Amino acid sequence: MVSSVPGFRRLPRAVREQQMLDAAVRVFSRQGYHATSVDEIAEAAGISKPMVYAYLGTKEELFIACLHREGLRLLEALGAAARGGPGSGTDQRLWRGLRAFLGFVAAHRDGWSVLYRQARGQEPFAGVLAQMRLRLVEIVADMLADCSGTPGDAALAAHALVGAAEAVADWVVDHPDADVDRAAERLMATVWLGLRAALSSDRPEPGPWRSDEDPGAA
Amino acid sequence: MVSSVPGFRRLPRAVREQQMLDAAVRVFSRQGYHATSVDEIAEAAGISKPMVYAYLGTKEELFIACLHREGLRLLEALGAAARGGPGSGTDQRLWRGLRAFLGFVAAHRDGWSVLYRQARGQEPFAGVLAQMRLRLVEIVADMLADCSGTPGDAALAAHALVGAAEAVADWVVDHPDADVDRAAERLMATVWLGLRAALSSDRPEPGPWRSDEDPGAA
Amino acid sequence: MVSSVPGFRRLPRAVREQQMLDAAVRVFSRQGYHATSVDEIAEAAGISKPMVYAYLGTKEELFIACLHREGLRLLEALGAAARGGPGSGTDQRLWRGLRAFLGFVAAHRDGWSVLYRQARGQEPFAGVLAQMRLRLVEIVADMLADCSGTPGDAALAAHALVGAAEAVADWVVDHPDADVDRAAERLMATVWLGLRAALSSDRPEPGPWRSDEDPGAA
Amino acid sequence: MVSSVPGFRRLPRAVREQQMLDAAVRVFSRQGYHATSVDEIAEAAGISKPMVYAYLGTKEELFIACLHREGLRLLEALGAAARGGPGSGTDQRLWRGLRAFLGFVAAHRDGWSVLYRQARGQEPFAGVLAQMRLRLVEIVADMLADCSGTPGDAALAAHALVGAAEAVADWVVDHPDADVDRAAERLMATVWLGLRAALSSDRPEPGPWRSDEDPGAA
DNA sequence: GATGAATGAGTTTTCATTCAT
DNA sequence: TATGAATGAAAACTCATTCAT
Repeated sequence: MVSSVPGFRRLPRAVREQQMLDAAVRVFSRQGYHATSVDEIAEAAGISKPMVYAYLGTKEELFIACLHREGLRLLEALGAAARGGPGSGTDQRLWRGLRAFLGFVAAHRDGWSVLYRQARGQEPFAGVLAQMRLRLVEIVADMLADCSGTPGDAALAAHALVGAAEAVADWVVDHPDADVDRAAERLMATVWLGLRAALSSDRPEPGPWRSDEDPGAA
Repeated sequence: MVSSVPGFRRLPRAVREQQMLDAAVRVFSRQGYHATSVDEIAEAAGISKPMVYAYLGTKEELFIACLHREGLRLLEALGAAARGGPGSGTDQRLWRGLRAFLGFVAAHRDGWSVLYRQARGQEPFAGVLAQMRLRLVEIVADMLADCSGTPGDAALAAHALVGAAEAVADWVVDHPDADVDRAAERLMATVWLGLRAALSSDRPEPGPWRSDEDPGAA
Repeated sequence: MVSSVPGFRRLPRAVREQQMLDAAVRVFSRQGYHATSVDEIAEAAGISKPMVYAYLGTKEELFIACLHREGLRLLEALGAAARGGPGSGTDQRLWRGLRAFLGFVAAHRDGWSVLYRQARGQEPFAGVLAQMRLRLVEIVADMLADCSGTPGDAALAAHALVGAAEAVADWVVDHPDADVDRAAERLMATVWLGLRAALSSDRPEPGPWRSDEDPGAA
Repeated sequence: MVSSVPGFRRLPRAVREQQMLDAAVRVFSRQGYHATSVDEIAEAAGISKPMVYAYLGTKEELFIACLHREGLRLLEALGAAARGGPGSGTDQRLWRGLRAFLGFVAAHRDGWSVLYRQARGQEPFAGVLAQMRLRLVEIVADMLADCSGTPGDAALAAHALVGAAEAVADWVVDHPDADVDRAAERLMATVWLGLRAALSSDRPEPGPWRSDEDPGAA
């Protein structure tokens, strides 16, 4: 078939691997890990099944490779945005990070699906993902730590912040026509005031919402 | 054997169904949907496989039944807490809802795992879950709507808020010894100030974090 | 449910058995032996599964019971028609038998399906059916034997005749609007002349169709 | 082991498919469709079960493949015999066709069983078989049509004729020692006179067997 | 007599994975 | 390098059949 085209097949290994990963991310994101057979990935990559095994190992390893590639890309985009750029106040770095995060997700829907929708629930991928997510949280926590407050509080706030960002990202993925920047700004607005206040004072006065009773957990 | 004990084996259908759902939620939450065989669930429930099929249908239907049961429990706990209780300000209702939510998750770790870690990524469960999650978001959005602001903003804020709460819930599930109430309070503190400000003014001044350049998405 | 209607349930055994057989023949004929579950038969008969087992034994025995009942009905109809009636020439008895046969099949489509379409291929039913079919062939062979000719020839002719009749019966079952009597007459016309000629002379002259070569079997 | 013999294992697909079909026809014919497991066929073919699925699809598709192969063989043998050969009178072609038919059945007992004993009663095979049987009937009807008579009568006569031939074929399969040619001749003798008479005259006089009464169908 | 509850045993089907060429 | 051929292992699902009430 295509093999008659000279110089088309017989690509160097590194290129082939990227092709495979591209195909794998695409197929995994659309069908899910378990609903995807190695045959399908091989077909999507335009090669034969044994090649997949030769290059990227078992299906599980292949998926983890996808996870790593996509995760690193995300972390890099985020790190770069948070580091560089005009202004270095906590708010400004946070804001750039948030925009970068949502922008990346909007531009890499497949990768996002693989990372967050597929990997989250299934071991051993959940573990791998958790690692990377922790790096994310750390980056955010570091930003917030600059702003003072106890480290523990910063960590929890970072968790909450990342969770909120992920929820908005999920929403963005499901609404391709939405205005990502506006969503980012809304989120920032929602969160920043409280964050600053909560983190700046060591021991904030109890919120007015507390009415001192104990509802008891269900 | 034990079969002479009346009412031990040969239980009525309703009872058996609950036993099965209990077992299923337990096993699914620990092993994940795909890594769990119907045999295992049957064994965990102390009955034979055909009973599972007879009473609750296919593995997929069984999982959806779990989803529904756990989801309804969560929504009920949440609704009850948000409705009743001292004080009816937006902040107070939000606070009670949040505590109820985290409290419920802490008390039903298995259900939470099934609902959020398993179902989220895999169709057709993701669809079912999305429905229920939407109800959750609506409840929260309604609370915020009281607080004025445009409906669209309230919706997005509700998304972010639910996302943050879920992230904290996830964290709580993974840290069984954590102080749930304290986590709830931190989250509330982080979020409330910004929420109130963001929602009360129709068109808030642009955040100070904006420095008008365009970073460009990834 | 209906059990509150006095005198409705609790039928004598013989009646119940007929009801079950009716239901069984109906369902078997529509769905086939293997595609039919005992549950379905029980439901069609309006009773519970254990009753089926209590009254008519295993599924296999149940099917054989159907086979017997329908087969005997057919043989009786046929025998009666062949015996009684105006005229006792071989042709007249054959004609009456044929009409009775086709008439019976047209009036008992379900039974015919069970007998011939289901049972024919599957042991151990094929054996049971073969027995009954043999009785049929014998009846026909006896008619023909009257007409002289060697017994062996009569037997083979009877086989062929029964086969032809069955094919027409099959055709009749699949064409509910067809004129059964006309079909019977056509068949009789097709067959009778040759039969009489073939059977009356002990050693008929070789047919004109023979051109003495040997094609050899495929 | 034997694996050093080249070309022994690892056969090309086409060869394997024929092996499978051979095995399948053999086993299906002896045990029946439902009593046969795919495992058994794989074993009989000397390969593993997944190969069967990979090459020939589901059990149902496999059976249909058998049906097609055997049916086409039969039709070809029949067509060839009917076409070529000395003499082209209706009787001579009929005679050659009949001999070819019975000869084929005697030489391919397994195929015959699969085709006619198994497929006849069970959907969806019955449908497939009906198609092929129709082709058979058409071939015969065409022969008879040459001989004049109305088309409708020829069709019915063809049905009857095919039915008679099938019955004799069935009898031949069950009597391996029988003289096939003699059976063919008997059948031809039985049928030809009547056929010629019935078809040549447009409206034959009513048979002498009719005595105008109505027996009434059971 | 009648039935809901229960299961042992079996079947089809799929898939990740590996040889041999 | 690259692939068609091949399979071990396991899972979902069904059903005839039997208890215990």
